[in-house]
Amino acid sequence: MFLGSTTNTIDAKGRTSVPAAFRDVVDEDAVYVWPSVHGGFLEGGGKALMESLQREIFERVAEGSLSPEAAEAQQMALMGGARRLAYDKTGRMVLPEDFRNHADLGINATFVGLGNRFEIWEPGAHEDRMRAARDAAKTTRLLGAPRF
Amino acid sequence: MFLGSTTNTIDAKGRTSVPAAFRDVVDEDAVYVWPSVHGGFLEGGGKALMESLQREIFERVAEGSLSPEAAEAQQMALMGGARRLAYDKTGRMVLPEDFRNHADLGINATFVGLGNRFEIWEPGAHEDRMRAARDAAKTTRLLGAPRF
DNA sequence: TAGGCGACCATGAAATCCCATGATATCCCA
DNA sequence: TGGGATATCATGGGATTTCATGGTCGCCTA
Repeated sequence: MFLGSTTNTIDAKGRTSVPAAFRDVVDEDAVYVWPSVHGGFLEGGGKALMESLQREIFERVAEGSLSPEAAEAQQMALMGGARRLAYDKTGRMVLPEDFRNHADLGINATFVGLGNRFEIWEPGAHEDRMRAARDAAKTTRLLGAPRF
Repeated sequence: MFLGSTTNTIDAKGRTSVPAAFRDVVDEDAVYVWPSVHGGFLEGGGKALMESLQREIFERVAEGSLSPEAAEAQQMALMGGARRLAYDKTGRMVLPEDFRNHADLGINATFVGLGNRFEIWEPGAHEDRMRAARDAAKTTRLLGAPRF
């Protein structure tokens, strides 16, 4: 599982270290990353995630909960925008310039684990987003755990 | 099950011993811990807990009782804040500095078992909360009779 | 040939591992 | 049931490894 938030630097060549905890999760020396359609940040995951997303699109078309047109749009946005980013022996990959622009990344990038996938944010934007998310999460009760 | 309360010391390196009784419960030499969104303390559990939390989020989106937006917020608050903390052969792990700050931990940490999960408190804060909880519990009498 | 890109060394800081010690709890047998 | 032997546990400290990051070298291509 992708867990935790880590802020790493982006050097002059556009390189950044994939957090070691994330590298342990994936089964290749590479991650798959794409610009989010939901906002100015990047989304990503391992090979397994890409495959399950692809599978989910097929299944939902087959069962009728997704139109062929919507499926094609999904595929276009996702697979069309995604790139396989390999990291070297020290765990560092290059973030393409258009990706950095989409997420408004400067000299730092914050990797956020979301369980089955992760996101990459400009640190300041992530701080705002995290605050809002924690606020929203207060009202959701999981596992029926008693809260106060 | 995580049961009982134990207060352990935090050394200069930020290390603390996971209570032996808790170590017996988890299936890895690691626990998963995150800052609570409900107050100044930490929450945690074993791998099984994290996985069931993750699963519940997916299921509730699928069945429609949780919006995709709320699910995303929940994931970010929970998974994004959580860390897998491995403990060594002597049962000791490092509590990250931001975790210690969130719970206002000094030289001691109180582990509180809550069944499927546990909490980590600053001892004084835990004392206050226990007192309040006991007072509130006075009005409810549980018999322990089988009820389902 | 200039520039982009990938691979690989170097380094300081931080995390992790492992040994040792004292204290407490548990066991076992008389 | 007492009391000593044994095991477990929490904790201090030092050695070792991992990690993130700056830098260099060489290849491929445009």
